[in-house]
Amino acid sequence: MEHIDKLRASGLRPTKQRLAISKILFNRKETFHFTINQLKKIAEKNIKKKISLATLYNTVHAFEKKGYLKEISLKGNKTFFDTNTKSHHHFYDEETFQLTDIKNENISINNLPKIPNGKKIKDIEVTIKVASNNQKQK
Amino acid sequence: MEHIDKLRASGLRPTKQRLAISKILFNRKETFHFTINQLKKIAEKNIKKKISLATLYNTVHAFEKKGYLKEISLKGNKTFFDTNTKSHHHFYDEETFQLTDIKNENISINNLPKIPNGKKIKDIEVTIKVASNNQKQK
DNA sequence: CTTATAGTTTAGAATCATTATAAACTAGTT
DNA sequence: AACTAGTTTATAATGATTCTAAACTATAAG
Repeated sequence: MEHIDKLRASGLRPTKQRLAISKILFNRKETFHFTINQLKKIAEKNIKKKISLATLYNTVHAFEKKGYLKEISLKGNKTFFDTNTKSHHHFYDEETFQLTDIKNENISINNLPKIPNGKKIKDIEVTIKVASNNQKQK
Repeated sequence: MEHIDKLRASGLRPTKQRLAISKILFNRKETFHFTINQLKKIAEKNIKKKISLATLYNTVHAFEKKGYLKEISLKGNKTFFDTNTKSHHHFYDEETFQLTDIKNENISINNLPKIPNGKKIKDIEVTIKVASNNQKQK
């Protein structure tokens, strides 16, 4: 079963809680952007029981380390994760705090500057911040 | 005096603490990237007295609101500010946590996708994450 | 120059996200 | 069936940020 495999590949034993988390994250067609607290609410509704924050953090971090999840760079103090781990970009709505994927083919970057000494590019992230026309720029 | 003007323009009375902060931030040729705690250390060394965190947060946020400072989107739970408020981009070294400006002319983006309904682009931020060749991708 | 007041600074408390801890629980093996 | 290593949980600890209320200060008015 795919969720068991994902968990084992991430170095985790399959448990009820972890299976619930895995299903929420990966049983979907669309990219899923979430914070730990959003995930907690969904998971607790699904299994009709509380799940400890420690379990959520542990599981999400194990998936991230394995490369099944990616952390997104954003302002503010909440951490967002993304089930789309391919290099890709985002619209970020500063009013609703909604993130939307931009397919990689829809953006191209030219004139890349030279990389600092002895360093390699690990990822390129483009964030396009949007808001309503009448919105004050933050 | 320029710092007094900047403070007044930001809705703040000039005080010793705020003048010290303003000088640290804006008396420099190069872009300055900082966290509140880094700024606190520098400011306390300069005036040889403690400055309360509340004062630092208030002052920095007033400058940000006025547009003299910009918050940078990054992973992690610390907030970075930038004295370069023009739209521009960054290298982010995942090993040393160093940020380096990329001049805007050095990057160009093509094929911009369409913006969601009724929204306008407020800013575009490109972050190029770099690390040593032998560094595990986080 | 003195005073009044509105704004400011400060230490510390409160809050929020995240990580650590240790005891109770469970998967998977023997 | 029972042992062991890994897991879950509630709670404490930590770190960043915001709030609060009392002491302080810039500045405008007399």
